[in-house]
Amino acid sequence: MSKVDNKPKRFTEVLDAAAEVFAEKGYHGASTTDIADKLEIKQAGIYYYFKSKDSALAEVCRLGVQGYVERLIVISQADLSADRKIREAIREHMQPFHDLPNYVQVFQYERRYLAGESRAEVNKLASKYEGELCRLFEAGVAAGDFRQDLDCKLATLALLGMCNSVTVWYDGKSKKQIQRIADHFADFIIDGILR
Amino acid sequence: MSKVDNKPKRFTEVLDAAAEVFAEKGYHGASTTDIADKLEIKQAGIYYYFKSKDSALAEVCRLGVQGYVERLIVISQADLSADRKIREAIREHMQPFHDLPNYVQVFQYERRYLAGESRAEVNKLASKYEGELCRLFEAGVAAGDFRQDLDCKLATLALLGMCNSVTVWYDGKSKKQIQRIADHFADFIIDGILR
DNA sequence: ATAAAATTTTATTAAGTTATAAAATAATAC
DNA sequence: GTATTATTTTATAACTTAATAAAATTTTAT
Repeated sequence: MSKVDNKPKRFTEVLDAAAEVFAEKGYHGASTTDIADKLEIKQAGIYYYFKSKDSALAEVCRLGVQGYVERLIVISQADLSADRKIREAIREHMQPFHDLPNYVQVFQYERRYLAGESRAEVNKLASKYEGELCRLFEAGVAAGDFRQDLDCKLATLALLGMCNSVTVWYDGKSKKQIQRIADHFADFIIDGILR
Repeated sequence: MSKVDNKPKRFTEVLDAAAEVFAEKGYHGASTTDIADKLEIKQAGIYYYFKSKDSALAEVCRLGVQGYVERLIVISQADLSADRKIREAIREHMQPFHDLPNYVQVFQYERRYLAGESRAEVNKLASKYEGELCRLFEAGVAAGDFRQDLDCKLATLALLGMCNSVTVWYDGKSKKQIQRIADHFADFIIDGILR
């Protein structure tokens, strides 16, 4: 269940349908008819809620990134060791994979089809998030917790790539499952796999 | 059937154009006109080379995975420690990101739009590759090189996700660069980032 | 119950899509 | 240089698509 600001319930249902269809078929592979079908209304009906197909994508993407930066900043300011912060960040990063998988997936894979303004907006957020994450690694190096020669930018990209790939195969069975995955992934990147 | 290698040069050019356009705009976002434009011929002209747009995607995807399983098997049979094999596998995995980025990207992101036969074919290869990779981790655990409690399946997925994400931001400047990335990523997953 | 507001349908437009077939042109072989 | 083959163009068919406007219907508030 996604809560969309304070807009009426029906608006959320339509947005959910769009997110679902975009996630399943891709933005260009999905038609406005597909969205309408899912809602059991006629194709033209969805234009009561959206100005265009493109704006529907923008809205879904926006909700797909929503809160990520804020949650990461909270973690970065917490009184924790660098490796604990990374662990916590991974958990927080993956939680939405369970809670709003379609929105996150669409943000991840379809945001590149956004145009102009809305594209810049979500990319800016993604960029900020990446930067914040990178600073977590840098803090770990500065504190002497992480290797001195660590390429923090590369570690950031590795972590993000690793984590984000989960959305492709995660089946969304239980909340416990996603946390288990998060913790294992944290082990991989922090401790490695050697005995 | 590696068509490209023994078919006339022009066929390769058309396939390259398809790969480029599919990578750039996505399969559904790309039109046959886009492909033709890139070749400076008319839209109908590409049907001399392909039965359908779908078959072009199938061919691009096939070339995108081509050789992956074979190269991994060579590594798995080599006389190397488990962690060395993983390192080597990552290098080999990433080399095509430099050599044929469009084909690999299309395989990664667009293969899901393939239908029936061709979809099953590439997925089978991807599955086999994943299995082989997993066995590398299992061998490491069995040999006592890796942690006894390692979730090998999860490690496999983590590694693949991490590595594959590189195609999104890699700019293809030099061969050295991709090897540097590969080696760093190997460090991350094998040794972790702790000091 | 009735007016107002919200939602959905019907009907339509204009543009873009893949794919085919036949004709035209260019390249190569003899 | 002509015949043969390879490649590209022209023309077009059959669909699908996003989006608009007005009418119809349903829901909500008074």
